[in-house]
Amino acid sequence: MPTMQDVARHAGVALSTVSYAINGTRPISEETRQRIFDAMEELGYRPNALARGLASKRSRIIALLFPAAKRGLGLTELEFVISAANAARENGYHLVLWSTEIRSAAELQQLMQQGLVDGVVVMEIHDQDERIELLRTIDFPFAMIGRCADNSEINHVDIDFGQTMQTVIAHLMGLGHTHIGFLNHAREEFEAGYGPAVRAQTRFLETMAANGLHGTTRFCEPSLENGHRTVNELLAEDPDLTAVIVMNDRAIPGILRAIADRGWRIPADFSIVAVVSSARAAEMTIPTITTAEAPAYELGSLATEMLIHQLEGEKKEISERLIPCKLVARESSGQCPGERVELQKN
Amino acid sequence: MPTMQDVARHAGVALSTVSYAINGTRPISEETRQRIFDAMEELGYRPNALARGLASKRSRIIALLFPAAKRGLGLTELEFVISAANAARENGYHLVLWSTEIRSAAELQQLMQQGLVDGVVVMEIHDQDERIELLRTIDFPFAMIGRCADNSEINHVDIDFGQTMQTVIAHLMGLGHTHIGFLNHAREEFEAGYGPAVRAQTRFLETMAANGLHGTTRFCEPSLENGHRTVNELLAEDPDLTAVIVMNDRAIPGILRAIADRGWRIPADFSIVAVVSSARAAEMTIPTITTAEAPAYELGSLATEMLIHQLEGEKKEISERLIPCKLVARESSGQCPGERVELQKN
DNA sequence: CTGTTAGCGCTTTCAG
DNA sequence: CTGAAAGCGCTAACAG
Repeated sequence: MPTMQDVARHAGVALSTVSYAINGTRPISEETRQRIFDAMEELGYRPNALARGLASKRSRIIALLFPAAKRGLGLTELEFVISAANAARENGYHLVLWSTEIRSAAELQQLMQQGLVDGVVVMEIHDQDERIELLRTIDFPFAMIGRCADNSEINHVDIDFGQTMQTVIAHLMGLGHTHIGFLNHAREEFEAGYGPAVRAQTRFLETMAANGLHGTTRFCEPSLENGHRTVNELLAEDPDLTAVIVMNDRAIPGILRAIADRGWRIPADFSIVAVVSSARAAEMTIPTITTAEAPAYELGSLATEMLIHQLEGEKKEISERLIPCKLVARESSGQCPGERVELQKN
Repeated sequence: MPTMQDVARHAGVALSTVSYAINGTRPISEETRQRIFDAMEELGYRPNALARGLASKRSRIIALLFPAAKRGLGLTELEFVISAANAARENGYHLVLWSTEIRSAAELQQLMQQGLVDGVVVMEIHDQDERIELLRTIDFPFAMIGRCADNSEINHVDIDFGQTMQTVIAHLMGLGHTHIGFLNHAREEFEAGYGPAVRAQTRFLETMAANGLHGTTRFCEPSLENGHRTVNELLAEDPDLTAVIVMNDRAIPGILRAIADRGWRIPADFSIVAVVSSARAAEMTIPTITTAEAPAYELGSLATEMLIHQLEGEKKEISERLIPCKLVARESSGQCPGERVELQKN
């Protein structure tokens, strides 16, 4: 591997001149500039990332903090990873993955003190998040995909749950539904202050109330069986329910079965809309599911870009971006049934 | 941030002694060792990763090469990422993500010449893979998840397609099926020499022949519509088909619909087994799908560990590990129907 | 068992 | 507009 010194000699200039030419840190005459670049080309020179990072105190590496959630990572999380990696690369940064399993903030701190990364993107934020507390107190640059209790002075992006709920509920209202259920993540998630679990439910109830509709909510563990049970509970609580909004992809098959068990057809007798979901999942079922798709790719890119801008910028200007899920109508949502006969199977 | 020099002063020893104490590179008396560690503790010292890497010429960073495949990344790929990240961390390495969109080897080469990473894990291998060619010619350490045409001298892990097909076909044979279809990835993938597309099909045909069974194969673009069409083509080619093995999750709903269209029930009239699939996808459908699940987590961890061992070891001992998919019987596979009436709908 | 010292390859003052 | 030189924080000879 040729070094900068080699390039300098080859071009007949000082080592520092090569450095300046590469970084554009100070004016270089077009002529020497050309000589230097020719030399680089000829030698196949690539600046050494480690040396550059050490000397400049900026590694141009950022980390994605990526919790091995109990909920189980899904396609949305995959898109965060991919989009963050792409955004980083497009901006000349490397992305390292830090899976912060259970870990106490202590371990995270050690990672940051290694001086490897210039900043971190944090995902799966909780209202009270000790990772965020830590980042804040040691004043380490970061951006969040999600929100916590106090987001002042923090770059972050999140799903616009208010807008999403409004769109979804408007869709169902337009079809004549007035009694709508909301099937959330597990109670545990909600109580742990997991952002989507909290905000989606709040917004659901607000929007339903604002429109004079009748809303019922339930938590649900992510499984077929629990989906089945929970939708039955919702229907027990409000027998007039004609639609359910579900933010729990793994519960969907259970819902479909519970509805089929009653001899109902979807969407003739009952409508389902998944929120914060993905097209891939929505198209696995029969019928395909109308979804409000998580803007995962945008969120990942945006958060990453925000972080990098903060890193590059002189002044740290803070921004917040909320992006609604995009409604894609498929086969599972339809006109509210006028009358509905229940044929409980066996 | 305290430096090694600070620790040395604090402990009253030479800087190098601290270095040796940390790396265990040479014997240190228990007493000074203790003093040094106390000093480190007290100062909250963490070795600087960049400096260490620069001086030792070993960054302890590896990269995961991760193509933005046209096939679209799924849960299996997510698990590669997660497991590789975990395996790296457990072994004291960092993992950076390199999405190699434009797979022009040139770009990859530049990345490697930055000296940031000690080695790479490559996934989504094709028979003729220019990334592998490159890695080979410049003698850069790597391990593969998958295989290419010539795997000699390369650490790699892969799915044991032979064993997987044997298990799956045995499962179906045990249920009395003798005419079985295989629904592959898209033809394009096969022709590009994408490992699974090639090997699974080859093994399917081999195993079917070896058992005196009647096998039919078809390529299929990953979508509901194509799944629907393709299974009908399979049934047109062999009307006695009573089961299909599908290695294309997104085609599954199409298959289910095509079967339903004929008025057939699953598994009474027709069986489906997905291979190289995931539980998450298999449980989205009604009925749930019997699958041979991709050992994604193991593959990711193993490949990563192989690479790290190669990096650490004196001698580079090469290994190959093939792991079969694990069969999980669910609702979509059952006894071969004796007789079957086709009621083509509408 | 411990200390001294020469770099690793680059950035960035400080001088022209 | 360009050079010289002092580090960045650490590893690894080389000496004892």
